[in-house]
Amino acid sequence: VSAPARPPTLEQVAALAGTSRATVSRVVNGNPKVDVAVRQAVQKAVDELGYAPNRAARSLVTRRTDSIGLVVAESEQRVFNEPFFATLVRGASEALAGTEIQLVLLLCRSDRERDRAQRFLASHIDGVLLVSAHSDDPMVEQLADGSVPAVLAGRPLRPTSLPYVDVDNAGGAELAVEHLAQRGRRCIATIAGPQDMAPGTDRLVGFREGMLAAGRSADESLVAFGDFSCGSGAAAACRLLDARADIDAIFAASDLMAIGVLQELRRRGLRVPADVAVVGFDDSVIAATTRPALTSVHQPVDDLGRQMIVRLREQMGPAGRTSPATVLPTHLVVRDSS
Amino acid sequence: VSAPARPPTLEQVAALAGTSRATVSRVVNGNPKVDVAVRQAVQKAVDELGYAPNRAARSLVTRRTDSIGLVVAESEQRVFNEPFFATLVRGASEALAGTEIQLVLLLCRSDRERDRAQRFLASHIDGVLLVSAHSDDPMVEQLADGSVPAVLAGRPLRPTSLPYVDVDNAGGAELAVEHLAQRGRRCIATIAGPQDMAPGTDRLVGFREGMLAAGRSADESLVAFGDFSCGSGAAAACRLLDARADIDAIFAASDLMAIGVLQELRRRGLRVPADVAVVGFDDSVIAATTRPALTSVHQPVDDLGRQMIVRLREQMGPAGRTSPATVLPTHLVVRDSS
DNA sequence: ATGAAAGCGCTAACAG
DNA sequence: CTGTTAGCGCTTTCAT
Repeated sequence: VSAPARPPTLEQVAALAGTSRATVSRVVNGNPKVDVAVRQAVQKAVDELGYAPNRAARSLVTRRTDSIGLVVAESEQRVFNEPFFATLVRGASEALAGTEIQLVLLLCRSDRERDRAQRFLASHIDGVLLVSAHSDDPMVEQLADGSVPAVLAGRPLRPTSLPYVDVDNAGGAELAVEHLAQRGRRCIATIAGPQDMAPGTDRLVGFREGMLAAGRSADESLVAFGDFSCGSGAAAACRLLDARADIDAIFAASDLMAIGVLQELRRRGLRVPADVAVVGFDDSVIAATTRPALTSVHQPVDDLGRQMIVRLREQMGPAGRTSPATVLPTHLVVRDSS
Repeated sequence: VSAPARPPTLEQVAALAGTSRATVSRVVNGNPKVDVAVRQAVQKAVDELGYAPNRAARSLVTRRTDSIGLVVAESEQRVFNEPFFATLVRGASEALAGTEIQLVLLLCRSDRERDRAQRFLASHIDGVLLVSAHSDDPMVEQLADGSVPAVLAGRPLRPTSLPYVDVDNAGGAELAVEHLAQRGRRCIATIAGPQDMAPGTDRLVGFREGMLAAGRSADESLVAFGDFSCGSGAAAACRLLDARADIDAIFAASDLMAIGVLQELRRRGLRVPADVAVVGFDDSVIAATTRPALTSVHQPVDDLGRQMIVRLREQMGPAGRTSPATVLPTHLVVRDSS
């Protein structure tokens, strides 16, 4: 076993630069009150030794950890099957580039894991990004006491004091309806998502508003519900078409459900978009691969990740507060199904 | 601003338990040389105070950090569009449940980020899980010097000293061919992935071995190449079918390419599986949503994550070594396309 | 089996 | 502007 070869310390840098620990510390931390000449000497010594501050030592005294917890309460795995998670992580990580801050991952599936995460967050994290499908997650509540800065991914179903960043689900749905109306569709139906999730309710609200704006009445016979899955989309489409033969456009609240719709339509020998136009939501990879390619509402998930970091850091800053809500614009990607 | 309310320290626990810091430390760390009565008293005090060790203080003296870096060198974003990343993370996290170990995420897109990660890994991490599409990634090399325990996700293209965990790409491809042969297909072709990635080469090797095992000659006119994307799959299928009219089965090295194949087949008015059978690889969510539903090779990505942790921890243990390679079995999920 | 004491590497007053 | 000093909370010899 060879010698562990400890990394250089502040002390060693100070010795090499011919100054004191304190001064080196100041330089390293960007404290302006250091003579230029001294600063340069220190900088040189730092480079020469390849010095990097010991985070443990630093956080012991500052009580900061320079790390942000990404807490995923994945009661519902569905949400994370999409590129969603990876994309959000990428965005967050991008926003953190150039800082010393690290992302620490905490998945909470079981109560045990949640407890562990809870303990951990309490003292070893400067801030939390919380991703949970259901906003009645106990974690939300625990975080809401403000003991640690936190930002939610997505609007919580029940209002909390926690700030959140969300994509404009309602706006996106409205866009979809508007598009369909402009294309001359007379009877537009929707397949909504589960109403115990914000994206489910918001997209339905958007649908209704879009109908209103287009001068249509959002008859309840034009609304069916699914659970965001492909099969549920097909089933809902079936119910819809059985009830109303005049439907010539369907907005599905997820791409997966839209694919189900496509399947049901084909089963019935209806042509897309000639007989029925279809619009999905998510603009996931699969949207481009369906036949016909699926028109879909795009949500900026990477921006979501980035903005969550921005908001969190605002909250972690001296002011200690940030906007309670940030809503990121969605837009429509028109393909062949509409 | 309210009082920061510092968490309880060892000192306080010791006071409450009527003993010394050292003893409490021993109890907390499971040191057996503590009197049972004393241990219980300490335990009680710990519970009462809700004491949790300060990781910074601990790691300052132990030089461990109790955290593992998950390094993602995503030169190729493609790989992470799939649920792949999320699933791998879930597996790793599961394997870490019940430990004090945290997962720290490090994405390296640019050289700058790579350098930063490099510095960070050097002293603030006990071990590394490396995920990189291209195995000539500089990070692999830097890690290979053994300064920090590391495990790779997937076989590296160029051999290194780093242990890796991989799914059985070749075996999966063989399974696909075997299945097609058993179904009575006379002329089986493949669309291989890029040959500068291990999954690309391994799945092609598996195809050839499968053909051999089935007593077929793996004629080069039966092999076309794509880049794992849907479009490339369609294009490759087009070339294949133009060259050989007798092809009645196609094994695509990714589900996305298989979807491209499905599209090209439909364009040509060929029926699936009646005229041509199709098998994909990945068993991703989309496989179940295509028409017809896609037969595909399933890879145990969550196991991959779990095993990486297991191997890493072996390496981090006293012995300091682990098996150089672990290959996880794949299996075929038969659906309607074959 | 237990306690006393010496730091781990760093920052933050406080003097100068 | 700079150096001195005093810890942050914990583990770990070393005595006892």
